[in-house]
Order: sequence, then structure tokens, then C-alpha cells
Amino acid sequence: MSPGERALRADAQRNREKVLRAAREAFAAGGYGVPLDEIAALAGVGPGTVYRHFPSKEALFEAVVGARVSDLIDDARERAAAADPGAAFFGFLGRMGAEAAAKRDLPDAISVDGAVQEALREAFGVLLRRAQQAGAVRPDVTVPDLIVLLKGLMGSLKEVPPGPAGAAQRDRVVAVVMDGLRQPAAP
Amino acid sequence: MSPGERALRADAQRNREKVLRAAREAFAAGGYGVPLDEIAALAGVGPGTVYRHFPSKEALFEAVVGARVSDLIDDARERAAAADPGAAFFGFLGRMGAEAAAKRDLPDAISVDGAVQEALREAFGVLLRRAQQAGAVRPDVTVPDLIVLLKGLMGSLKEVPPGPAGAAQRDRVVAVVMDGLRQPAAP
DNA sequence: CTATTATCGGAACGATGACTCCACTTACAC
DNA sequence: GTGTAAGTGGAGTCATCGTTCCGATAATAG
Repeated sequence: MSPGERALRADAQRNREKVLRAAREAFAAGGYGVPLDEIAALAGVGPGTVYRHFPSKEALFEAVVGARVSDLIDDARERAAAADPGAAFFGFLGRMGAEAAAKRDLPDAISVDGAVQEALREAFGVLLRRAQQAGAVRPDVTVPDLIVLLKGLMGSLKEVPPGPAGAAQRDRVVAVVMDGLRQPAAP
Repeated sequence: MSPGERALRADAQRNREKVLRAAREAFAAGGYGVPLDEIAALAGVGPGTVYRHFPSKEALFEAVVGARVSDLIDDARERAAAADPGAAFFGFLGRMGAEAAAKRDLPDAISVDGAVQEALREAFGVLLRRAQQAGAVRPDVTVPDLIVLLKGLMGSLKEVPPGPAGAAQRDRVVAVVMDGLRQPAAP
């Protein structure tokens, strides 16, 4: 524990975790838009309790989504160490697509600017640069381009219905974007 | 005039057009999200007056955006009649991208389902089928795929800053998606 | 000019949702 | 056990927005 902060009371600790669990679930299912009162109800606490632990809804969102994005970034670093830069880049993109299909909060997470987005941007930078140097990705795209592309792609992926038909459609749409990112053959 | 509807009073007619002009401007600048009161203020009328002419905000939006989409559809039909199906398809896509960059209401218009979306879907269907038969577009994509792709693309294009840097970024992003839609060389 | 009635403006309503306040409860130190 | 301060919950506040209501206004017919 840091010396500046006294330890949390046992029940407070428990509630904090109930809130985080509920928020994780609710944000994943409905994105940033879910009402905070709903999260509180799902956690079995009052809204006031949520605010005792997080100063704002946005802070709660960042706390929830920060963990998920950290995982993604670890994944990106791992892939970056692998042999084939092209496979690393596109593999990571595929992971993001799959993630976005399952959890509705990821697109909103990318849109919020803050430490989260900065970290993701950097992780993408490494992957992209290496893939471009290896000739696997067209050289003109930049990291901001990728962010724009992903924001849009993941935003609309949110609305593809679940089930096998939806999954097939998702795969096609992701494939289109990926192919567009590859080095184009000279016309 | 239809026999069932008596003629509008002169001032009412004038106000109706003021509202439409203001709505066109406001929706284009801010998308569907702009408050109706703001539109009314911009038109120089009260909110009540807006509701005298349109039963709901959504109806007003459809009235405004219907005209724009009609233009797009005419364009699509024209292009469909041209010689080169591939050029027709990608030219239309480019037009939509340019349109979306300038007017923020187009992405919202695609998202609203109704007659507008149906018409656009059909126009796209013709263009897409011909381009696929000509081998200019990969054969696996469907019209719903295109809609998803465009929704996302236009949605994030909304947030690209204006100015030459933004325009260049827009062009790159659109180029990526277009290239992804082309017939891929056999691996 | 006057009566009629469509139209107008904007205050008011109802819903929603983030956030605050405070009387009550309860964990923990002693 | 008891005192006390941390913690709680949920009613209440404030702001936003779509929508409705109605007394005032003014266009039009006769």
C-alpha cells in the first residue's frame, strides 16, 4: 500500500470489486452508453457507492477498459517480437476485430483520448512500422489512419447481429479492410 | 396540390422553408444529434412551429436527408448506365466519401432504417452486382457488408479534422477501403 | 373592416441520466 | 462492549432534450 492512502475497509473493498465486475459486464454488453444507475443496480449497490470509489463515470470506464487494453498491448508486444512482421500486424488486427465483435466497449475505449489511447497508439506504431519495412503493409498509411479506420470498423462491427451469419459478415468486412492495408500490386 | 390538403397559408409556407433551410445546415454541421431547439432558433421560429410542420425530429431529419440521398441515388443510376462498371462503383464510393467528409448527417442517414435506406440499398445493389460481374470487385462482398463498411467509414470520417492534412488522411483511408474491395490477386 | 381560424412562440411537461447530499449503518480500534 | 469515523444507499438536484399546450397574433375570406 502507498503510505499516503490508508487501507480500505473490508466491506468497501468488497463493494469496489462488485462495482468493477458489474461495470465490466455492463460496458461490454452495452458500451459506454449504459446508465451508471444500471451498473450500480447490477452490482447491488446504490449510485452513491459507485461515486465513493470512482470520481466519475468516465473514470470507472477507464478503470474497466484499461485492463482490457493492457492485455491487448501485451499481445501486441509479444507479436512484435515474433519473426514475421506482416503476420504480427495482421494477427493483431484480427484479434482486435474479434475482441470488438464480442465486447461493445472497445470502440468507445479507442475514442476516449487519454493514457489508454496513447499506449495503444504506441503499440500500433511498432507493429505498423515493422510491417511496412517488411513490405507487408502499404507504406503510405500512418498510425492515425489506422486509428480512424479501426474506430469506424469497430463501431459498425458493434451492430452486426450475433450468430453464424453475423460472424461470416464480420469476417468478410474485416478481410476487406485487411486486404486494403496490404501492399497493393502495381497497377 | 392534392385535393385532400388545403393550401398552406403564405407565412406558414415561408416558415416551413426557413425550418428546412436551418435543419439542412444544422444537421450537416452536427449530425442528427443537434437539439431541435437549436434548429428552431437558427430558423428564427419557436419549437412549436417546427412541430406544426413535422410530427417529430426524426421526420424532419428524413425530410432533410431524403433530398440529399435522392441526389446520390440519381448519381448512382447515372453511373450504372456508364460503360465501365468498376469505375462506376468506385466513383460512386468516392462521391459518398467526399459527401460524408463535408456533411455530418450522411452517416446518421444510413443508420436510420426506412425508405431512405431501402432506396440506397437497391442503388448499391445494381452498382455492386455489375462491378462484380465485370471482375472489378471481389465476389464475396454483399450489399449489407457494404452498408456496414460505409457506416463505419463515414462515421469515423466525421471526426477527421478539416484542412489539407485531414483531407489527405481522408483520401488515404478511403483508398484503403476501396483497394480492399477490389478483386484480390490470387495468392 | 371584421370575423374566423390557421399559425405562432415559448413556457411548461416528462423522461432520462450524471452526480450530490445526508441520515443511517457498520467495521474496526481500543 | 463501545465510540467513532468510514462507508452506504437512494432520494433529490441539475441539466438536457423531445414534445405538447395554449393564449396571443396575424393572414385571409367575405
